[in-house]
Amino acid sequence: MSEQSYSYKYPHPAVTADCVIFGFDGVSIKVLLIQRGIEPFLGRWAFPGGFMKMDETAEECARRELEEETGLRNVSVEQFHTFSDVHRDPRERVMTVAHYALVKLSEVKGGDDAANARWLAMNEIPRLAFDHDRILRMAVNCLKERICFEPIGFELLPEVFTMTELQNLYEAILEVKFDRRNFYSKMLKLGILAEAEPRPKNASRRIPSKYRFNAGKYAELKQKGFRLEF
Amino acid sequence: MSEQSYSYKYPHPAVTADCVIFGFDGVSIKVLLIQRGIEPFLGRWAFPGGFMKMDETAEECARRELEEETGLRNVSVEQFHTFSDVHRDPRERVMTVAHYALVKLSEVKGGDDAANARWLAMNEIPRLAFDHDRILRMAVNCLKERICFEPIGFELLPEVFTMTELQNLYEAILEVKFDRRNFYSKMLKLGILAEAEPRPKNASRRIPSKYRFNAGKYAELKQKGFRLEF
DNA sequence: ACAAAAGTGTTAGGCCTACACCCATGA
DNA sequence: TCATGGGTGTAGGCCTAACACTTTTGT
Repeated sequence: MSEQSYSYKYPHPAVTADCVIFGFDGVSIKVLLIQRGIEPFLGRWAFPGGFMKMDETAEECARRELEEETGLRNVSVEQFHTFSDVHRDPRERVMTVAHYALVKLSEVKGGDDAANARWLAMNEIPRLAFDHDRILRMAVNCLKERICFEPIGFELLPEVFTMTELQNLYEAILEVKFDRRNFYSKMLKLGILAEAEPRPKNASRRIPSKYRFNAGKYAELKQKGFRLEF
Repeated sequence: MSEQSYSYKYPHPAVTADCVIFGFDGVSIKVLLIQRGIEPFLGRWAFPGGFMKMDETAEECARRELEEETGLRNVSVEQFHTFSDVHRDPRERVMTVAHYALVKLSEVKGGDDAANARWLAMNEIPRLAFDHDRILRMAVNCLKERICFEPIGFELLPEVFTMTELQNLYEAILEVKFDRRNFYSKMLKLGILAEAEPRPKNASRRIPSKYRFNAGKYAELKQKGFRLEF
């Protein structure tokens, strides 16, 4: 490979894209992290991410880096903030466009290509590399705000889930407790859930009903000006 | 000045910060634009903004460029999205961190240093330079969503305003109509307005009451978990 | 005189909250 | 048999949406 270099009349910052990937194991929210193998911050945990190429957008970069470093494919990431503090990277001036995404843990277990990628629960997360602590705080806030008004929680659950699982998810993200009966009726009244299987009439009371998210119905309601609220 | 240049081992994009500045004249929402004096897009309108320096954050850059190009000082801008399409600038690879801000038109009239800066009403805005049409759409959406849950509308009004002015503002931004009487009682019940002057007892019915935003009260309520909703 | 602007209620319906009860199961 | 988890229902309060009446002023 040649000793190429790129020159500009004015200085340009380096640009990276990072990914905060959320998962849910039924009890707590988890985040996908990578243990750094190089300096700076060798050994510390950080979000998957890396330098943007000149023929890709920040979002494409985020998805590419995510796959390269963790094996996760086809994840729909969403940008939430760009961090541009002058000294956030000790090497050179580096801005990062931070993204987040929600994935179904059930579908990716064991799918981690990278040996040094790990899911850590929110309360297990140590000090991260760079300014990633701050990035995480902001990502969590975005998640909290967003789940109040958009049905993104379903992206974290299996296709088919019970009402209790759904409630646990909302409680884990929002860090509040809901009354089980009120949560039931509210969710059902919204009309965005479909029963996954017709409940067998002989079903014992102990077997919970299974639901799935009815995306079509939600789109329809949303168009009519309906707004989700939690 | 010397013929300096800056070299990097890998290519770096140029980075700019742009500002979508909203104002309100009592009837419609306006946006502060600059007519370009150079190629590309010579003569087209664009948002104030420019290239980021190596010793400033994107937000600092946005504020500096805003002042340089329009004379507006001390505006609190907020980042809302970073645009990184590969060919959004015909000259070279340029990403932009887009910001928005709300200013009191009453306090800046005539304060435009730049002869080619103008306030244009939303429905007067022609095709803009670069991808600024798209940036504007997203800024407007952000504004709409934000005003539903945070009392940012007051940043567009004079310190002291009437209930009708406030309602006009909400209607202009959200593009809906509210019932005057319901808007009154809802706003007053929120408890975030203070009467600007004790209404003279002999006041005629024709003279509207004047209010101001009670930021302290809002902060207090917010801390208690109160959430504004529209 | 009349339209327009501003202040003040009233009512009905819906939603949220806080609860209680029943049934089936596994320990 | 007893604690646990799951399904369903009710009563009160608050908020909202729809709507009417009065007064004053400019024309």
